[in-house]
Amino acid sequence: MALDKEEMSDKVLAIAEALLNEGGADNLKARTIAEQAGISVGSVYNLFADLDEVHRAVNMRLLDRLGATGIAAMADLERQGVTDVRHRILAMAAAYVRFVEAHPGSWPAVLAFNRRRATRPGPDAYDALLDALFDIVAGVLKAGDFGLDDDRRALAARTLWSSVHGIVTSGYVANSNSRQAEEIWRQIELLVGVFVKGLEHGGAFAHADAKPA
Amino acid sequence: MALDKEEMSDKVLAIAEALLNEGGADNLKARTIAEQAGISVGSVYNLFADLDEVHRAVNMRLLDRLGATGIAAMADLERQGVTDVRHRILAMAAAYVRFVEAHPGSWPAVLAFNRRRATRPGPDAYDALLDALFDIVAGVLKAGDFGLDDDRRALAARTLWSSVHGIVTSGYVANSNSRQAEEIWRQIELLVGVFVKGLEHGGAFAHADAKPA
DNA sequence: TGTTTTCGTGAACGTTGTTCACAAGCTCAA
DNA sequence: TTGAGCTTGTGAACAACGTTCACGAAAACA
Repeated sequence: MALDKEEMSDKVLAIAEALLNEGGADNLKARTIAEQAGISVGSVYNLFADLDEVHRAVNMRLLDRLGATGIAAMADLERQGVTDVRHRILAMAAAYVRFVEAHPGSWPAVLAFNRRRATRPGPDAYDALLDALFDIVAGVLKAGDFGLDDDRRALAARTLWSSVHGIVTSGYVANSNSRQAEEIWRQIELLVGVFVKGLEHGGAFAHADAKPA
Repeated sequence: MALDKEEMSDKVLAIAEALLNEGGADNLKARTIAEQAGISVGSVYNLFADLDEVHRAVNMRLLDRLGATGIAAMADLERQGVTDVRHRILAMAAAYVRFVEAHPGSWPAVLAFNRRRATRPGPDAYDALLDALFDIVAGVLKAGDFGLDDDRRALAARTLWSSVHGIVTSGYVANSNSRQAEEIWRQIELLVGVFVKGLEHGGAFAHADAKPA
């Protein structure tokens, strides 16, 4: 009957994710977790060093899931024989938007957590997951031949990802909820359309100047 | 000798901004403010309803300052007779990057605060400041004639702003600090170059399909 | 069975945001 | 000047939080 140590950890993480989704990072409380998991506060600290580690573990799960949905979306297009780069990028972006919408509270928490982590230690499994996501986008860009070397293609992938990400997060601070989705998608369509057109016409090779001070 | 009520509020806000800049949102503590301002805890709550209001007020100041630097940057270009749209957008972006770098702790706090505010009440002075920023970008886009109607130009402005914003915030979660600035700027240059080229070639009018489910 | 190790427990500590009864100071009419 | 009414500063007090830890139970092993 009693749960395994790992099973209990999973249960705690599931509860933690639900709490984050409902009320954001402030809603992740040790006592609430303990109560809902049917264990004591001390036991939570037996499974995880502190709440930050719980939060980190939840984020890992989310990033994993995001990567999986991204790959699944690409596989779908593959099966349908869609090769158009614009379509494929839009599909990737759509997958990302859906994912964020499916995790209204916990995804913002991922970002906020990332920011706090900025001063902390070096690279770890966290960055590996993010890099995997970048690679997927880079793979899509590889399909459309824009005459980009590997470096520039990787740069373009990071730029595209960051831009979509910015659109989504900026969009969800606005007000009405029904308009948000439409506005976000219009921005993404504009961005991707302009991005592809720009790459086709060599916009990526614009000479560099006007650097910041 | 004694400070005015408004003077004391300013002092509190200055202290609060410094605290946010040093340690992020978690570092904004009522007792610390009180101690540094030379008043009691209760007096802080006499000036502001709660710490959220303090945080909000600090953010207002930051947004105001950001708007001012943006306008100043535009005025500089005007004086120098720079009319090239790409140059002007890059200058805007550079001003934004400089601003974020100048407020390493408090600017992330602005964003995190905005996110918490998502569920809260309706529009207020906050959104007005953000809209003003959008208008500046839209003004720049107006200069370069891309055959955009007002709606599309506003959309493009928001898209561009959100994208730059995403690049900057995504960039600063990475590791090394010296490389960050360079990476961010390379992404911005790519984005702006591709964006302008894309607009010139009508990428903004790509037909809409592949909408999200 | 005896011993050692592991593990769950919840009381306890320090810190946080926020409140509130009280006191000190200010304003202004008498 | 005096005193009543009001505003404003104060810090003790409260509840809730993250985290720790001594203790006892259970499990593992000899």
